[in-house]
Amino acid sequence: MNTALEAPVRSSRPVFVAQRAHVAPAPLKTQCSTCHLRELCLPCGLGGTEMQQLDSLMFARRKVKTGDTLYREGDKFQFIYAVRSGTFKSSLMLADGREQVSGFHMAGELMGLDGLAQGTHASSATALEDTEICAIPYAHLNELSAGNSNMQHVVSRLMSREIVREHSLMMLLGSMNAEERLAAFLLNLSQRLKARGWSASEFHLRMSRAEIGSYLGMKLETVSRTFSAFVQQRLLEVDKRHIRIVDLDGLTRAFEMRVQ
Amino acid sequence: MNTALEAPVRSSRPVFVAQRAHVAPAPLKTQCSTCHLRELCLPCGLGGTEMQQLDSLMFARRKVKTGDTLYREGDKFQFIYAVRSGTFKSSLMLADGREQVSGFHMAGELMGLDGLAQGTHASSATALEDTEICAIPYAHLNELSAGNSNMQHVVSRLMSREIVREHSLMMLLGSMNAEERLAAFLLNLSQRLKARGWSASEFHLRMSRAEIGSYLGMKLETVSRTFSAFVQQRLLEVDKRHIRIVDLDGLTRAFEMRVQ
DNA sequence: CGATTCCTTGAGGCATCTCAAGGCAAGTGG
DNA sequence: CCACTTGCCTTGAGATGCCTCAAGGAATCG
Repeated sequence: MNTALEAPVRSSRPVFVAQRAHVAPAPLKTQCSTCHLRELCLPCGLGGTEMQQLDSLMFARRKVKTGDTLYREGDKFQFIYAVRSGTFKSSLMLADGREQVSGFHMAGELMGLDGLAQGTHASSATALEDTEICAIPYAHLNELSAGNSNMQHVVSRLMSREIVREHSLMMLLGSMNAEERLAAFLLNLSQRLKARGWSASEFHLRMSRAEIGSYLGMKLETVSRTFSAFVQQRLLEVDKRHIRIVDLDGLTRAFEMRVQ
Repeated sequence: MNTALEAPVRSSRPVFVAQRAHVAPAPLKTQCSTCHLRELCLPCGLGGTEMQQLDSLMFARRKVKTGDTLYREGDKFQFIYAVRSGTFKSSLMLADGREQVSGFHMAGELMGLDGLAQGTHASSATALEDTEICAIPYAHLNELSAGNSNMQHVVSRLMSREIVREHSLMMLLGSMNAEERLAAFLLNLSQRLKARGWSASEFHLRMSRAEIGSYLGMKLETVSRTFSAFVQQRLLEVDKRHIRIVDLDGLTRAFEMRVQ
């Protein structure tokens, strides 16, 4: 379903498509100005000049298969990654071997910004389905924005957005019960899918109950039970990982019990 | 005890002290190059040229008294703030009126970076004791770093550090029990105090049990009980808000049960 | 087809929350 | 100076929400 997003090359450029077939092993390059994700992704808010500059960087594209990692904790930080299609999770390893999921990322979202702090990635990124990403060399991006305060502001704003995102997750982990957490999670997912042109009320979860649980600070059994509770309350229909939000207002109320 | 930090003017500059007394209502201006916090704060890692540029901005200093707010959720974002002395808390208001504390900030730390995302502050900053801050106009800082990739990198790294900080807090909230949380909190505090030249083993908490609880995702009674448990285990001595870490290794073990 | 992974559900236990009472220190007003 | 209030902390007792352990079903894979 999501894989439709994977075709960045439009029919108006058949020559390029033909070329691609012949140079298959060479890394594909992408320009932001023609990307269907430009309104969601890095170039969001940038005008013609800056867009051209971004285009000149010709970001390399790469496919990452289900279960493969894009980068791991401790890897040298060189690239910021933009998701082109599919879903990733970010996670940290705990001492006892368990993992803590710190985020899920979908098309148009950036990953790897936490690597700047120490020069090495602070988390790992794993594909939850077959995915494609753009690798954005941080050094190049930095050079570019050193000459342009608009560009720089865009990058800073993206980082700030990450901070805000984590703020709200902290709130969630710090002060909500199981139903509120799962409701918040589903509503957030629903909104992000909607912003990408997908249905806000019906979707397929790319992550396991255990991954949701880790992200929300609860056990997988509790996640499962909470799904069942929502079904009984006629807020959701659930078939494995297929979710249909039946009563959006009700779900919102379940979430708003504590927040905004 | 911490209030000693409040005197940025050393005895070697008595003339300036005298001046301050006469121009009290006018806003004080500060230069980074002579600030005793320069190794911890914004200019950390910058060389002579960039330091001079920062100096040219002449950040305004401001006192904020106990309980007063520096900025509130929704306020227009114009400044990043550096703590000069004292302690702040960042917090969000929940719908039911309760607050969720999202961080504590001490000398040399930056606040307000979450405001970039939307152009308005996403959290409020409240002084937990009498404090002093530097107000850093974001627009000016942005102009400066638009001409200098070192400067820009420093700002980005600071934001990234904030992201990493929140990552670890999420881990804490997502996967630790009460003793692990409080141990992590105390060890973190201890390290930050040490980096500022204070004792790592004996200090005064600036925040209430309720604020600690909100930050750590537990009720104030549980915080209190956990303090008592640590005292019984001879890890701490506690007298109200005065804390002495008696057994650092033991406390570290209490924390390391799950992490690293 | 067996092995594996993921999910659901039940039963019981426990950590933390909730409610409640009381102590202590600092501040306030008579 | 004392009585009173207020804010903050501690501790107890009981309630409960989530976790742990366990069993079994369904889908997927080699």
